[in-house]
Amino acid sequence: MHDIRAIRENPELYEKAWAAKGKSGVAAEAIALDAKLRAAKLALETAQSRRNEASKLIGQAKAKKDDAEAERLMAEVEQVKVVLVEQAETERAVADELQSLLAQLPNIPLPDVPVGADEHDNVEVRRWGEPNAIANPRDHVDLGERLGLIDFEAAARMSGARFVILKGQVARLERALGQFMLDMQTQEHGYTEVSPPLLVNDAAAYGTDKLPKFADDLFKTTDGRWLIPTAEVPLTSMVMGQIVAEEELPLRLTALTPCFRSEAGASGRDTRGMIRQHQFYKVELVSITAPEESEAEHERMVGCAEAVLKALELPHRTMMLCTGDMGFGARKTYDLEVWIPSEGRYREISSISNCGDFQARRMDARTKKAGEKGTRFLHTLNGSGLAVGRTLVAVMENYQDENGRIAIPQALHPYLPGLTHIGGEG
RNA sequence: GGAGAGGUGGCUGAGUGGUCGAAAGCACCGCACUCGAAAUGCGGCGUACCUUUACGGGUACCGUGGGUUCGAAUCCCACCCUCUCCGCCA
Repeated sequence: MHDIRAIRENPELYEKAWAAKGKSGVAAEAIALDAKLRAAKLALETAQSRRNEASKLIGQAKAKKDDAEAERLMAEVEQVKVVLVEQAETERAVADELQSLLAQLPNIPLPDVPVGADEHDNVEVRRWGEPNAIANPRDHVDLGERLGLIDFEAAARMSGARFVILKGQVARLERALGQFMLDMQTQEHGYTEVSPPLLVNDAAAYGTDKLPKFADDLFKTTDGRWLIPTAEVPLTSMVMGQIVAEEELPLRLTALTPCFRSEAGASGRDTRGMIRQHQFYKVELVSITAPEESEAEHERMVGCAEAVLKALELPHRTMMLCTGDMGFGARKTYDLEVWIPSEGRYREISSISNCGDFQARRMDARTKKAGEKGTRFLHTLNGSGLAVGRTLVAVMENYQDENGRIAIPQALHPYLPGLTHIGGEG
């Protein structure tokens, strides 16, 4: 959500950014609606003011038993109310129109975000590790099914496509990965562990910019709630409607949760394997900061996510997304991409975004300095640290040997005592 | 799910149709007193929006949304949430 005053003061900036996303003229449209809204508001408030004043006088007249005067004033109010009702309707209609226009406009990229159309224009920031030379690498589906530890067919029978059943040591490996990531983010990076609701209401989904535009990507419950597509939604919503003292910032929150996505727009993509599922575990990082701190916090967060891949010794690269590839709510986004041997390429495993005050405006989340008047909107950031399902894929594929055995990364040994390999006698 | 009680400013809490954006206390800020502090006294102290060069003025907000009324924190309806008891339950 954008500040209409900022748009009013700097229409070219917004027009340029939105035109690049195929929405020309919306800045002017918003400004016109805003002018209309303010005119209606002024007329409405003037009418209200007169009504209030007259009502007060009626009270006084009645106290003095001056019924004639009271009658006269009541007749006057009757007329004022015609205007009042009319302007109130206009005000509401225009406000709704402006609100729904603004709610559908994406965030504005920061100046250092590369301009581009799609993922081909993303910029590699750095690269870590060398892909292992694995001759004829198997993919994780092949590896898991040969071991009898991954079962897509049974999952499909009970749930449908894009679900999976993990068994035995692979299930245990997934659990170990989640624990490992959560421990790293809490113990080494200062994040507070949270166990949040997995079902949220409209307000939380709207505040984290999943609604109204992306309802199709979410699962909805029969009582009108939403299954979270990421723990970003409940974690960020913890400050919804709150005024946080500036001394308490930054808030750093993390959670290991299932995530549920309908993948409505992705039919036919990544149909094989665990890369794109309706349900997966993810460790999410959310930072809530003062406005001037968010960019530094963003860089720090990227480091927190990269640390997981480094600890697992998984080759990866860090990309800065271009304007065309960024999500709706982000001002700037880094993606971490991990090497997937079976595909011979890097695949997204984490996305870390600075949303600035975009979400905070939608959810009315503010900060206040002690002893100072006035409040400012918080900045919110979120990122995966990491997606557990995709990390499982990466570990299985990068740690396989020619016999289809999977070595356990050193960093996970404390979480899997006694287990050095999956498969064979290890 | 059933019965009952309740949701008021940072907190506690008064307020059942007009002079209530809202008493009082606490907390906080300023000033006075003091060498300093405490205590005491005096004053200030919600949020958002509109308007004004400024001083200022206005509107809205007492869980949320509707309604009644010239006028609603106060009356009516619906919903949400909290608490107590009962039922059910991992």
